[in-house]
Amino acid sequence: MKASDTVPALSALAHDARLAVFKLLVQAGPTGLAAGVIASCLELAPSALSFHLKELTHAGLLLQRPEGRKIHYSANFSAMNDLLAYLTENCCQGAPCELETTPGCC
Amino acid sequence: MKASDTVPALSALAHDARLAVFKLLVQAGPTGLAAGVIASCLELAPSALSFHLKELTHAGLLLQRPEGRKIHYSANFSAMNDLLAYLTENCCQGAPCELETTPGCC
DNA sequence: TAATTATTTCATCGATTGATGAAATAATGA
DNA sequence: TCATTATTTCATCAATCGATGAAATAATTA
Repeated sequence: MKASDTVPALSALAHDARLAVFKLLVQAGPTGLAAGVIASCLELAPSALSFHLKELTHAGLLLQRPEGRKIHYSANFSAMNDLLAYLTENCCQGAPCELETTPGCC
Repeated sequence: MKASDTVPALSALAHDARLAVFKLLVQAGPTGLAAGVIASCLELAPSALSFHLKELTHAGLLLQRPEGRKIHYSANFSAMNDLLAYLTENCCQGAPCELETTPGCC
């Protein structure tokens, strides 16, 4: 992820429904979930979910994979890593500081 | 940082000028910088900078400290850690996955 | 082919955001 | 006190965002 992609990514995450979608997919792992499953988990109207999935996908945070008549969405972990790295890049000019290493899931 | 504070924090960071301010302060470390210094570094109009500093501060991402007639702003590293942790929380249901540990600065 | 399921697209409308410049506030030094 | 410096507040206006529901598209099954 380039620096110029950071604002769109943050902007995409800066919304209740989209953050919920993204977290759900982060927790679901690389397999992802079909749009309909996400919609029923989060109780979102189809058109609303579609709108938010597009925002997240355009921001590079989600990957899309057709699966029969369904479409599976999954978190783009690589973009996520780049985003987190960008935010903490060169913090405190490299001196020891309060910004601890973020614990990953594994 | 509570989950409910995450969207405001992301929203605050999802803006070119504010992201630049925040990164500048992350790199400056705990001492922070006076508003005027930030304004001249980033070539922002005083009123614009003040607006953005308020947004970031209200979102809990910046700390404020009067220093004579100046006001020093610094990144709130604790809030930053909480934000990053929230985004990656319980990813892949705890299974090994692609979300690597974010490298900190130290 | 017809019906069903899954998802996206579209148009509308109200709400929020952000840039701008002028004025106000506050602290310091002459 | 007066002038200067530092920062915030305010009003205005344009642009963007997001919810909604209806209609369209596409794939599957009967």
